[in-house]
Amino acid sequence: MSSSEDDRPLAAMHGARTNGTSSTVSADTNGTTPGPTFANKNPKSVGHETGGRFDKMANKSTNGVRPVGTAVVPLVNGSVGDSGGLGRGKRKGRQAPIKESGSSSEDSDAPLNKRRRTSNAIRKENGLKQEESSSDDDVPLAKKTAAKRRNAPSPTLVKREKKPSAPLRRDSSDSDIPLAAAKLAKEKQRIEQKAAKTAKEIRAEENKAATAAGAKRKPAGNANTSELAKKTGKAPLKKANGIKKEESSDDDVPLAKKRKGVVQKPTESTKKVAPGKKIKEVDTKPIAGKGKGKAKEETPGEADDEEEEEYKWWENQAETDGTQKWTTLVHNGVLFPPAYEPLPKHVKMKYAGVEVTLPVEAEEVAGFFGAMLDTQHALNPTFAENFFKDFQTILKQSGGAKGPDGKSVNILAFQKCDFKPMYDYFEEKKAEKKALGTAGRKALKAEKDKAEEKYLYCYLDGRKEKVGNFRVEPPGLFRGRGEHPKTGMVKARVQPEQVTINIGKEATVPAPPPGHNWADVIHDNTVTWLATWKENINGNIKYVMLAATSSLKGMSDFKKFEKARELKNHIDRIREDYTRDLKSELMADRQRATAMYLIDKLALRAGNEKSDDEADTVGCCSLRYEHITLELPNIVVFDFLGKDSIRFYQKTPVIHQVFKNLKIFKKAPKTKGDMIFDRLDTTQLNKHLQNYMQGLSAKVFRTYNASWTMQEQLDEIPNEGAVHEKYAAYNLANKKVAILCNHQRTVSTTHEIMMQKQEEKIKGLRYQKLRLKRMILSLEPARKKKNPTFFRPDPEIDDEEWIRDHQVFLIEQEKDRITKKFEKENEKLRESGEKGLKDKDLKERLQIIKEMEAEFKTENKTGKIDPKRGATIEKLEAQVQKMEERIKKQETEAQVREDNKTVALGTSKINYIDPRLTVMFCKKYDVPIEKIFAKTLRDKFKWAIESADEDWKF
DNA sequence: CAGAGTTAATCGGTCTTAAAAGC
DNA sequence: CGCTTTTAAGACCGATTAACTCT
Repeated sequence: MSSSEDDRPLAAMHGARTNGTSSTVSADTNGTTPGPTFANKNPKSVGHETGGRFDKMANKSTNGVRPVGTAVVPLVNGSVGDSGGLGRGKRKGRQAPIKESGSSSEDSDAPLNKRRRTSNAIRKENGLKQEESSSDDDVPLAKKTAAKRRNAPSPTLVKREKKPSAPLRRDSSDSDIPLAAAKLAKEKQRIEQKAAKTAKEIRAEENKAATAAGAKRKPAGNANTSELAKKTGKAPLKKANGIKKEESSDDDVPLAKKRKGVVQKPTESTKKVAPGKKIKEVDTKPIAGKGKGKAKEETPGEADDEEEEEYKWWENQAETDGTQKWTTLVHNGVLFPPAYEPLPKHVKMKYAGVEVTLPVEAEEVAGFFGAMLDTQHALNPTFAENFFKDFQTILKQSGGAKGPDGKSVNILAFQKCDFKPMYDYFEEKKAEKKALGTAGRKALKAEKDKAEEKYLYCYLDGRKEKVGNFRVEPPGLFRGRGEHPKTGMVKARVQPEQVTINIGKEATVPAPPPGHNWADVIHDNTVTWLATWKENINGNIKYVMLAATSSLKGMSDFKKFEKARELKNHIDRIREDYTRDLKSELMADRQRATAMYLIDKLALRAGNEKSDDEADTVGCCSLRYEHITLELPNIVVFDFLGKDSIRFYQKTPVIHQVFKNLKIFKKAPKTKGDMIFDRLDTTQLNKHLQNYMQGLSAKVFRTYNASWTMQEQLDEIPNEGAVHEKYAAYNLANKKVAILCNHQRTVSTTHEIMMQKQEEKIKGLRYQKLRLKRMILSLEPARKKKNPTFFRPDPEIDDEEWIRDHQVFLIEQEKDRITKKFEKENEKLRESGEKGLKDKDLKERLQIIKEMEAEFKTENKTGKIDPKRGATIEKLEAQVQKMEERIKKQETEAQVREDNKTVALGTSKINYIDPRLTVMFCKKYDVPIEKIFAKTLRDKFKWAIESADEDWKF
């Protein structure tokens, strides 16, 4: 039973099922139908008939809907409501009162109230089989409504959910466990062995070092780790490791010492600044400077750090309970953007055609807009409006604009503002910088690097770790994506007074900029951030955290994938359960089951509620009436805007029961604006998922299905051929995953032009080929009879007119080339003090054009071209062959470019595909990892690169 | 629900690559 | 003519920060 097929994501399973004609539910659930797997989802197999993702892609650009990214284009055209099918309008339905009165107790809560009634109405109208009495049915609902307000699950509800799943859990998944468990055990063993080995090595090294240094030592980090390991009493081997490691050190009392240090040292904690293995430094350099201190002072010692550093957490995994993230944390705070530099006096915006002088504060804001004149944002009315409102406010607060005569000017109309002078100035600046040349720019960069140096790294448990975004976000105009109601508002400059620093007690608190204070300094080791502030637009909290290469992020990434892998052990049961619950009499359960089906099959996001002052985007639970259309017999058309306002458009067959359910969920009185899943939200859904597996939530399905699909795709790649072929195959697999996750990118503005250019180029090659053939004909005219088709132009260029045009183009091009070359030579000559060439020389050179023209003329008349001397039929044929190859190459390149124009491979590579799959692929197929993982990814996924081998399985 | 983390597209710059120029 | 060097388009990369999930 536990064949690998059962592990297929629904993507595959349901595809197989639904392709079968009248699949019954029972047939569905057994999931053994092998059938084509991914292909069922693949646009190529499904798309043309059912309008799979292919259609989505195709549709996108032709639809008048902004393909991806910002919604500016449609906005510019003035019509916000282009989105007929998109359901992008505000959900009026949400607010719309519903006439029938519900029970009074719920009246206060409009949406819930509405939901409830809707569902009741639906139930009545559908005559949903009610094994439960209607009153019974109502009870949980009432409770739920109340419970929801209190944010606590109703006992009834919990019971209901649990009962069925418990027994099922037992029998359904049993079959899978032994195998999987065995695999896991094996895996664990391998890892542990490795860990043990490394531990040994480390110990050996340490001993050596210890003897050499002769004294105390112990990275605080290790001590810490082991301590935690002890606490949780985890895997014996690991524990052993920890203990061993610590042995030498623990009695050295690093912890106690440290603690003492912490307590006693509010002042110069420098000794503790670099705890851990930097004993050498600690010993040799008494690290004096606190403020300027640590990071810098350490640089000299870096060389040996570097080798020694490298904390391979994945080889030394102490299970922590996860709440404590560090014991010591040392860092230098955040880097603020440079203060605003006022524009030179002569650069002024104009109002109604007249230059006005702005107070600096307002000038800065005006400049924000001025700098964006050539972006799409500037054309977005919402953006402009929001900007202008804020601009006016700031202007008012700062004293207002003054005309050339010194009198106040009231800035009242956006239309009368002209930011062009500012724009021009910025462009000028850019050009200046460009003109600096490589050397100058290098110097500039060195300067910048120096300023950043001390923020680049921090010390977490004594280990040097890279900090991610240590720069405080600079002020500017908020670039909300999609139809964000607040886009264009002024994002204020963040003052130190708003920034809270989180740092180890033992560390020196970084000094705030002179004359300023921090909002607060805290020592919270249950979080990973180093600094935080609240952003003024949406009130969101921003954090400075460690880089993706850090151990903290690495470990959590690792855990994420392990969690997804664990889902393998539960997925069968989960699918069985929800397939069964699709028919539940309880509306809430039925909705939940349906949602789970969609999340599993289509990789939808959970879909939390959003407020009205955000862009109107949805995920699964927040789908509304207008986002789904049903087409008999079982096709569902999804059309909605997801995260980042990326359109999700898909026509897909679903199993009968899901189709039926969706129909019910859409039934009157529901209408545009109403929630499809009115009895479900993400919290409930996730709570339900927790019952199956600790830590299971909706998003895990995305990771699981993405990685699972990747594994499946990679398995199909034959291990043969050149590296570039295998690489291409990998990318194809990657692409399937990207499509599954609906990862898109905007078609670059130049795409169409590029495609046309390339097409023209290919035609040019075809023409060249034709000419070669004509040369052959000139050498041996008799061939034409033997093989007439061979000498005909390719159909793409079988067009007299085009050929004529092309000939003209070629002549022009040649003229151009000759002239340019002439000028260049001339310049060179003059530069070296010689006299330039004369026009006469140019004319001479252009003689060749005449010949070309003549050649084309006879060619057009006779269809023959005199081959160059020395040409033979064999040589020409070889050249034809070569030309064919070039054409082929260009064509496939064009195809790939066209196919990938809207697909973004990066996101899935970075976030969804277990990197160990890629590592496995590279090892097994002998593809250099560098081809697939760029530098930053190699760093980020170091744990995977060093721990997965060629047999690794997701 | 605020808070903490993860996921996402995009932007601006750099590096690659393939064709043209030079030898 | 065939090889190497130069050049420019455009692919690719990393940084950035918005937008999401989930507790």
